[in-house]
Amino acid sequence: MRYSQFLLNTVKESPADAEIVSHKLMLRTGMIKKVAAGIYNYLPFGLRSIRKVEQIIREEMNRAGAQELLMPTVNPAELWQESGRWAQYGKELLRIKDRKETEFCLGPTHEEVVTDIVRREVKSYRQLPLNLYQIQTKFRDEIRPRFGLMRGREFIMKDAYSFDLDDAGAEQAYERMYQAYRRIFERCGLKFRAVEADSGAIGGSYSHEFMVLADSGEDAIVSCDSCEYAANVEKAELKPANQEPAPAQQELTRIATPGQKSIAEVAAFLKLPASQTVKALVVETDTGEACMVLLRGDRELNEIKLCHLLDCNEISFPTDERVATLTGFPVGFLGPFGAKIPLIADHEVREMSDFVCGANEVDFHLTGVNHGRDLKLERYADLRQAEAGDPCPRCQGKLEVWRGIEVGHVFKLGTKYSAALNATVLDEQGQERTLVMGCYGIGVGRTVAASIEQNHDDNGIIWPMPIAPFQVLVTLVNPRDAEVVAAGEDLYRQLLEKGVEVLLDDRDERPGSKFKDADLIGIPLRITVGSRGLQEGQFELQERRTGERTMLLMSETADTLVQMIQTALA
RNA sequence: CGGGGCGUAGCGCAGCCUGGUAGCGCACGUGCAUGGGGUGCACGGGGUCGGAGGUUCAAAUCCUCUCGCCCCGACCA
Repeated sequence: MRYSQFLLNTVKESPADAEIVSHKLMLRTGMIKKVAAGIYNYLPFGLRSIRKVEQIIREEMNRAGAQELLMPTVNPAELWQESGRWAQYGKELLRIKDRKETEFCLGPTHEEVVTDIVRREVKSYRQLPLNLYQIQTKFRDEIRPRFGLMRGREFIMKDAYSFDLDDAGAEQAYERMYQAYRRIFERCGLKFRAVEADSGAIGGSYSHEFMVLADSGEDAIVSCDSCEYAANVEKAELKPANQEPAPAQQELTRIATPGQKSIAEVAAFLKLPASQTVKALVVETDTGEACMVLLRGDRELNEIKLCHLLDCNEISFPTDERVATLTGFPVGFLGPFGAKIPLIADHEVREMSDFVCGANEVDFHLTGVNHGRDLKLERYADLRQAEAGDPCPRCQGKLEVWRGIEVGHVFKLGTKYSAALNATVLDEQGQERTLVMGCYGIGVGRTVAASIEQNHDDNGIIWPMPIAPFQVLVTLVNPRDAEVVAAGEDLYRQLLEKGVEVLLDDRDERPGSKFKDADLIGIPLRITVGSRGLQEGQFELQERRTGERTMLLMSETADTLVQMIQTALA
């Protein structure tokens, strides 16, 4: 491709609305252009990288035995009503009507449609196992799209669905996908971790997320410093303590704490560490129940754990007035004594002694609180958010905390959709069996964005060879110098003939701006054709990642590049 | 949806407080010079000032409403 003819407009300044580096660089290189919130054009330069990721995904999915198909973006409401998700899925599901007022939605995921295909086409266990995938545009009316391709409303996703006769088969399918995902992200040149995850709204029993490690990541993940355990903090388990509380040393005392409401205020006022306090949070579930949660003062509640415990989809924190109604006590001075709603304490609270909590009376707290003597709690659970330094739930190690970008997710779905849609086959005994499913997603655009997050410097993108829009950039230093042009054009032809993806910078620009653009767009291998080198019969090679420059004999340059590309792709 | 902020040329911004000719840089076009790290000079094209209503002799500027976008929280690839 000739740069002079290629639709690639770089800009020096990043648009004001870009926050993170991948978004800025994608806009500065013109890979993407925003059309509406969370909705983008993919311009040619950006699309080339997207297509490369898709191709890697295809190769690895096919290798793992999956078959590609393509399902419609527009889904009939009927199917979604059948699974129950028409009602369950909230506003994120974009619903539309056709001219006959028939309801449809834009597919945010395709369990319903694929299960419908399978129930029609697959009748016998002999057709199993089956894994179907597509690479397709999804639409989710996200509350807050942000960070460019990182969280769009319309985005390209690879989604795969496995169908097996039984759990054992489904587990094998899961394992095959898990391994395929590892290969995919390795081939994309990403530093990632597969972590245990909560299975969220899609439902199901077991899941892993593939997290690209990056400080800008929206997710926090924990990993053990001595074993293989790694999990999303949402999921990270914490074992109940086996340590008994220290014996009581203080008397239970009611102490005036005028105006001191928050844990930080109370701890500072009493000159005690926040870890010596217990905070009481009142929550309500979407199923209409309320309870009081007790946590060590310096800890955070993990809402997902609480939802699972209370068997609800969502919890909320009621207003101060509502709390007062529910408990009869004033917010800011809440404590576990005499609570009218059920109490649940985090495991950690059980180990505490001589602690501080609210007195359920304005401007008073209690100090020297001890289990048994003062307070009898019955229900304990794992409720708090894991933090760096917490003990690993699997071994004696300690947890570390990282930021990550979720680029892939594998779920064991079980029979949630196959049962709802009645997708069954006959087994060897002629018995009807409900299919066991799994589903497996990869955010394609997000993978490209995540790669940029991990591969850039102050000057621009540094593409890993496998997903680079071009493999080689040939820069003509002076496009008015006939010798330079002839040598450059010749190399360009040679590279094209050898199947190298090459961009020839033949623009009538000053060398400086061409070099700046070269750094910005980040093509891994760069050949500079200038009169200096030509006098010696040489081209200059510069690697984007290292900045290293070497002179190559003109006659050997094309072959050397081909070899370097092959090595980088191996 | 709650909290904060912003809408002026393709991009980045000034002008608004104190109403009176719409401006700067980049990008774009033409010409000349230049040619190894965003080159210089000259000329030029491009704007319903997000939209609607109001106040006024006069509105980018003041008032009301509205739409869009961005950032922080609940969703997720």
